[in-house]
Amino acid sequence: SQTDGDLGFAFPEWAYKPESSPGSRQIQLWHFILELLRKDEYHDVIAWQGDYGEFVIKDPDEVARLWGARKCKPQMNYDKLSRALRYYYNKRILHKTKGKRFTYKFNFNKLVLVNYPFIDMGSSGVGVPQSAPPVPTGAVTHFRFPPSTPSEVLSPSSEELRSPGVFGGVGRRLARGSVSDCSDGTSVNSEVDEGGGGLGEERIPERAAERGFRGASHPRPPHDAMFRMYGGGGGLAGRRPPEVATHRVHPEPLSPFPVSPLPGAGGSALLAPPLSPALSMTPGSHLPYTPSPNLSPMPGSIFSFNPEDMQRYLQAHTQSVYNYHLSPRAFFHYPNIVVPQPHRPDKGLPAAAAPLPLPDEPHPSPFKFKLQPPPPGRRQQREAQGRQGSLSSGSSLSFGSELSTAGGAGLLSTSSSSGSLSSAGLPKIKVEPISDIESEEEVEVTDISDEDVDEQDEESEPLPSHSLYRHHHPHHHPHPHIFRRQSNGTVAPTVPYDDLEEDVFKAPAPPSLFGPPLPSPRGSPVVKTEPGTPAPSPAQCIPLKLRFKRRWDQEQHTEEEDKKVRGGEERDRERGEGVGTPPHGQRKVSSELHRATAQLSLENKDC
DNA sequence: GGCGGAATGT
DNA sequence: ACATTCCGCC
Repeated sequence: SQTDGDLGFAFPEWAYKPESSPGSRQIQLWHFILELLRKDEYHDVIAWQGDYGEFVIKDPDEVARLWGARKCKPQMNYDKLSRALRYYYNKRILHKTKGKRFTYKFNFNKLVLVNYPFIDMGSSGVGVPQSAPPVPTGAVTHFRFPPSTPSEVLSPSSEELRSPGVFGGVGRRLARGSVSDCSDGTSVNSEVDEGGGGLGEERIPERAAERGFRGASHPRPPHDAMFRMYGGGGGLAGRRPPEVATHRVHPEPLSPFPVSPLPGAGGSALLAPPLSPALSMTPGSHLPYTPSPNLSPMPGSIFSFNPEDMQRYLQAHTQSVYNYHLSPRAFFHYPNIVVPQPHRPDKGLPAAAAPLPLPDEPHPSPFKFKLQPPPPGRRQQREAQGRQGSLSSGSSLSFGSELSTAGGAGLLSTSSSSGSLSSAGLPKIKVEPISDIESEEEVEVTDISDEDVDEQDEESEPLPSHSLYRHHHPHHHPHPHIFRRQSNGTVAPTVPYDDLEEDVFKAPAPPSLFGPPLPSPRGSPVVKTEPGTPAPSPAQCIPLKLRFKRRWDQEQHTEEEDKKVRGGEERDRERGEGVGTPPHGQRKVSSELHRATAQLSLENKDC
């Protein structure tokens, strides 16, 4: 079954399934929805509407039918489909837009980076349709983590782009998605639309044709459909059937996919055929590829990459959030974070330029990230358990779920020691887990350059994934500076996660406007500036804080362990130990992340 | 229409 | 895990 389509594509399947185990590779509903949304043929069936990932199912029955066809469930109907959609609520993949019939909203913040890791950070984002989720540049033909920067992507000389090796012709054959033949013949039309030139096209057509969309008489070749999506004008316009082109020359304003907000993608003919991760291009089970030296997925979903990549990745994320107003929760103060500094083009994100110089790193020391998104915990269960007061207060720099799903705690190799980083003028970073919300764990990365950090370096023996993510942690550190950096340079306390959670589906406040610090509903902010530590003056450089979240597997997280962990933390706290002695079990992770994030901090170092 | 529990299926 | 199916409830 190793068709090109199968192994060709680069996205590891977990990229499609942020929340689930790397087992089931069946099409998922949200995926399918995205697929429909992407195609203008279905504009009358389902379409983006409203803001930020909001879409309306204009024809529930039809959508259900399509879904049923895809899944070979002829009995599918909207009632059932909607039940499936409702299951997404808990996973926070989707939300219902109240008051609007058949209207739901994607939490792209949850999905984009896993499904569209190649968000182009270069554009200003101006003029992007509101409901538009970030759109990949489309140039990347294989999976990389972290995502490439545009320059990398666009560079013809980019090694990755040429290595045909494992990916052989990826760009050309994603057409796979179509093979979900319901053998019983009951329902054909396996794929959404390009089921197969003329064969699968049928059924829908009569109805569709009546409404005047989708020319049944002009079935598009499968490839066309695939390449259409992000290609932006360039490639697809030409291939599009005349009448379709006529009618659909301009993608509807709210349909994000055909239009790339990116400068390059808009019309760049240089781009390789755009791919849609949303398509069913699920790779074969083995994923025997090795994209690049830096980024080689290894068996067991372990990827390695270097700090530069990480940095770019985060940069990208930041920018995407900024551009698309993705996550007020995760990026409360995003404009001040890793976003490129206009006045510092040189040092700043070489997104379009060369990769960061990285002074003391002859060769990037790869650190491994275990990419194995654990299943989400059951929110209800967790809530039932009570929240333990270790709620996160949210906002300091949080890279939120994206990282959690795609990244995870890192293990750094030792080629670059924290010592070297220090000598290079890099900030010292402290890493500690700080919270566990909604089955996510956050790891706080703190700039503690001014502190006395004792040697946290231990070997980087890989830890069992579960041991990496599981600690609860009272934010009771001697130096838990977690600030919200405001545009005016002042620092604001972080905001409780819960306050922001709601906003995930709302439009975030304008970046420049940071309201007054929100009070913590639960009385005690989890993170706060150290008592007695004067808040940095506005002019001062505020310690950079990064926060990584990691999902964990609730199943593996027994009460017992929980207690153990907490006990450890308790002890640690009581002893009043500081930076140098993270709780047992966290140490390694901390030191690793420490180094990993030190690089990330570079850019903000000289503020 | 929309919600979510429960049982069941893959 | 991720639906599908059924269903009582609002």
